[in-house]
Amino acid sequence: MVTLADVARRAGVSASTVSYVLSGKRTISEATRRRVERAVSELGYHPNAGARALAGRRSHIIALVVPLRADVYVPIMMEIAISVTVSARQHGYDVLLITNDEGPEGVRRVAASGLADGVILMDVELEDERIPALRANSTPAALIGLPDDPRGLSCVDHDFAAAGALCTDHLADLGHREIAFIGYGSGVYDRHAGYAERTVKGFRERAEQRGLRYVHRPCEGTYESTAGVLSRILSDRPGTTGFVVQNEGAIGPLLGLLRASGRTVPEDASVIALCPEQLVEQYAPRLTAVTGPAQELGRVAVDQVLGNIAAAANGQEPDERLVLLSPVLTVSESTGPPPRQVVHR
Amino acid sequence: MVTLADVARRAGVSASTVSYVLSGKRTISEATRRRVERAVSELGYHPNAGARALAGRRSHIIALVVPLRADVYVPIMMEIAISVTVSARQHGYDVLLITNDEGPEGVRRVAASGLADGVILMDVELEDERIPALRANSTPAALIGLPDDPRGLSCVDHDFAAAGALCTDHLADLGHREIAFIGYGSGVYDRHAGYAERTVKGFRERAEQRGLRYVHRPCEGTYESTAGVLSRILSDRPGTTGFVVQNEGAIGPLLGLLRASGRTVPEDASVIALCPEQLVEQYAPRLTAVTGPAQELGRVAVDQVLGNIAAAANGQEPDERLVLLSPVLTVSESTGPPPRQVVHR
DNA sequence: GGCCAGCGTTCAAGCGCTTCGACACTTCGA
DNA sequence: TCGAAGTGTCGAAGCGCTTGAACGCTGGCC
Repeated sequence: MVTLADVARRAGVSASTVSYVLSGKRTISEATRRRVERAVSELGYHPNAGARALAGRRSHIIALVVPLRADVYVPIMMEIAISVTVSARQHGYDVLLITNDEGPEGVRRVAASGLADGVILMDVELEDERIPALRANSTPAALIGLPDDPRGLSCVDHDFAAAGALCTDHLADLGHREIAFIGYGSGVYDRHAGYAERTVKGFRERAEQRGLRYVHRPCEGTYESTAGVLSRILSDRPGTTGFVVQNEGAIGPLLGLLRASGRTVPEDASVIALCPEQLVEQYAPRLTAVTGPAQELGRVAVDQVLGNIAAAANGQEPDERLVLLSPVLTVSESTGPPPRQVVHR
Repeated sequence: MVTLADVARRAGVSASTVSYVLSGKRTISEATRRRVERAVSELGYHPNAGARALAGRRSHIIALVVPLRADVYVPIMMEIAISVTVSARQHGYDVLLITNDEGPEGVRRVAASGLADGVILMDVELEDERIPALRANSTPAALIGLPDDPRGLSCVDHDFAAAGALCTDHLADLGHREIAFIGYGSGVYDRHAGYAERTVKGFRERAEQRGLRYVHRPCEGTYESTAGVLSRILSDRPGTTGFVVQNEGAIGPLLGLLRASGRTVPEDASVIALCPEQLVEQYAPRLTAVTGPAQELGRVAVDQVLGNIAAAANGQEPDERLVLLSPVLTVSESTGPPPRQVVHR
């Protein structure tokens, strides 16, 4: 193992000089810097992480707490996790994966042991039990998702309300007058998942503003449940011509069922999906969709924790900040104007 | 911050005694142990990770190198990552996420800095460029996937050949005589992804043994490409009654296209998927599928790295070991006997 | 010429933990 | 009764790094 001392010896300077060259915390003459840098690369020196953490009281690690829940769309989680990791690396930080089965204790452990300098919480619930653990130790953190009480916390999330409204607007602009929202399973609403509720709220309020008739139906995302939901919608509101789908699992079944019922998309019915970008290619016709920038989410969260870590080091309060990322509407083949003669009653 | 010394003072013993109580590396009297344990919990003591790593020359961290590739099925990656994390925790280890965009340098950095005690590589390619980096530093490791030259390495993977053969057997047992394999995109075969090739090999060899006619067609997994592949199969081999699908993206399109072409599943055509368990519910009819135990993969990999870490600490060679996990066939609604009168020519 | 300021470098004191060797005390067999 | 062996605890030396204080040197000023 190559140590600082080895590098110092080879460069003919003291250990502290090497340290200062590496950290840039003091001015070093050009000549010395170069000699040290040469020694570093010749020896293939990598500073020992443990010693660095101990002496510098900074582990240069961020903990990322990921949910284990089955009802969130996993590829998005992964995309966020990866963008967090990549962004963190750009600032010299590494990312530690914490699963939620440890519960609040995981956060406490990682922060108290100095294993991580800060924490990013994914899939934050309104009354998230991990948050008190953060507050108690004033652990630098960033939340992906919105808790009930965001006082003193940095949060970032998609603007789900805007996304819901965007769907309504798109259908309304095309001329649809009766629309349906096919949501997540009822369990998601029962536990008051913020993103689900905010999406529906945005959808609904915009529909009211624009004078549209609408329904919202939870849907488990299996073929059977989608069939049940669709037939209920069509019998309750036969004039429905526009469908907004938030549950990824329901998209395929919905398209199949509409076709099976003799409705062509988009001529007879329009479908707009709230989903990750990758999914739009998977279906025929290609989906008109409202997507959120998942990578951005990770990037902003990293900026926020690092900011809070720096603040804590200077004895300052963390930023109380809320960033909502705007959704993007991509118009494709699954939406169009409603058919001329709508069957009323 | 609570330190070992604080605990020692409170318990009225020396710091080393507390350390020994915590590590169990020396015998401690019952009375002393209890006093120390009380002090630990009263003070809410968590050992400082950096100091522990420095003094013990063990970070208690495993690095998990995840691919950034788009053409692997992400939820499985996530499932493995989570099972790795959970298994590692059970042994007192944490997991650091390394993305593959750092390349072999990421592995080197993490190992050389002592940030991680060992490395788990996911999605290993036949000629994986990260492997020389492991060998050069004799970093304790475990590979998920099979490299070309596994000498001196611990590997675990699904038994893809067995999975392919299992599909053939199931269709053959039902009485099918002509079957088709719808695989991954040709890019996957071009880069000689081991799992893709081994699956096809198992499928093909068993088909030959049992005297079945077969074709193998790559497929990108979009609706369009699936349509193209299916129509080619049906015109090349109109007698084909059984379909094996490995590309998750092609499953939905295939079912839709078969239906559109007037073929009912499973009466007119059988479909068997090589896919993760979660997917079987997503389709109508429910899929007969061959699945691999993803969680097991993570567990075994963790056992392997930890074994190799321990071996390295004792100056021993790492285990050269290959574990192939048996696939499981779950018969459901999408397969059945072939239709009586098959149209030949 | 003597003094001071500023720059570049070094010294040395930890950071909180593990672990080896030593020590005191008990137990037991000769 | 004495020494040997075993048991439980402690002291102290690091692990490799960071960082505040101190140092020597050069150059400019009065």
